[in-house]
Amino acid sequence: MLALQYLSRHRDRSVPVKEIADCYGLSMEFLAKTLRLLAHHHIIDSQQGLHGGYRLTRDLQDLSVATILEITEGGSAIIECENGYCAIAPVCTIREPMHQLQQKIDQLLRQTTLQDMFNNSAVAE
Amino acid sequence: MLALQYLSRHRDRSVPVKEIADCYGLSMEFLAKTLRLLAHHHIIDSQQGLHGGYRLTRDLQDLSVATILEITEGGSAIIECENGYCAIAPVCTIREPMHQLQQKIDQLLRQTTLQDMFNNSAVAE
DNA sequence: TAAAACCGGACTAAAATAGTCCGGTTTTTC
DNA sequence: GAAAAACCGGACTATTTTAGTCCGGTTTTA
Repeated sequence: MLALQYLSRHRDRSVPVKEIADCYGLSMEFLAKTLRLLAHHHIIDSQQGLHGGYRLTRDLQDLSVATILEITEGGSAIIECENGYCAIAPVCTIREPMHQLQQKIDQLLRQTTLQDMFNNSAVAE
Repeated sequence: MLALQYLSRHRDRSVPVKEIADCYGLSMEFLAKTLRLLAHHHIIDSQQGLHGGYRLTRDLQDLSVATILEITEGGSAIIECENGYCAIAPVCTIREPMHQLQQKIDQLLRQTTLQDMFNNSAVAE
């Protein structure tokens, strides 16, 4: 998220991973891995070669926290069975209400855009 | 949560851990650990001795998902710095919006009671 | 052609979570 | 008063997830 914010503030050029890592005191290798992942999903664009780096071309309003979370964390599941198999599903009597709670969280994450996170002091209603 | 629901449906007596574990096919030892924890925090009452067990005496409307999560999972932090120390806090420019997002999630978890989870098919607005 | 970047996958380390074990105490029943 | 059924509590182990590292490779530009 920090990196995306940094990129959004330097849209005019390709920013090398090293620059961002140095700025926040993060491990370059680790940050690189995540940015690569975001590039795969076309959240950011990558440019190889000398003076290469990453660049954010998309509109912050079109990117939600949910989207980023889905890519970097594999989703926002509060319970395992949201992701797949659950051994006790047949006898589980709280599955449905849990699922509804999950959906409310997802809704919140979907409606919160990076624009909300980066530019406003207040997060969207 | 399943165990709490079970207890809420058998308020008239002390229910042994074994009974609940068998009902859902859970490990007794593991479930016991969590119920003990809930008892410590006075969510449920424990009764030792023959015919002992756990009992729910509190009103489901007075118990929120947030409360249970706090006890069993140690909270609902979506980011580490909600819990304590963060190395880059001084230069972190997304801390505040992250915190606001966290608060919205907490609000949702606080306002969702076990009553909502167990008795209604729909979770509270 | 060398330097600066990204690429990608394998690898290792650390932390969190899940799950087990066991000796102990309490209460009831016979 | 002894045995059985339960909870108590803490130590222990295993598993899974997450974090972080490494390195040889490719691409692009000066």
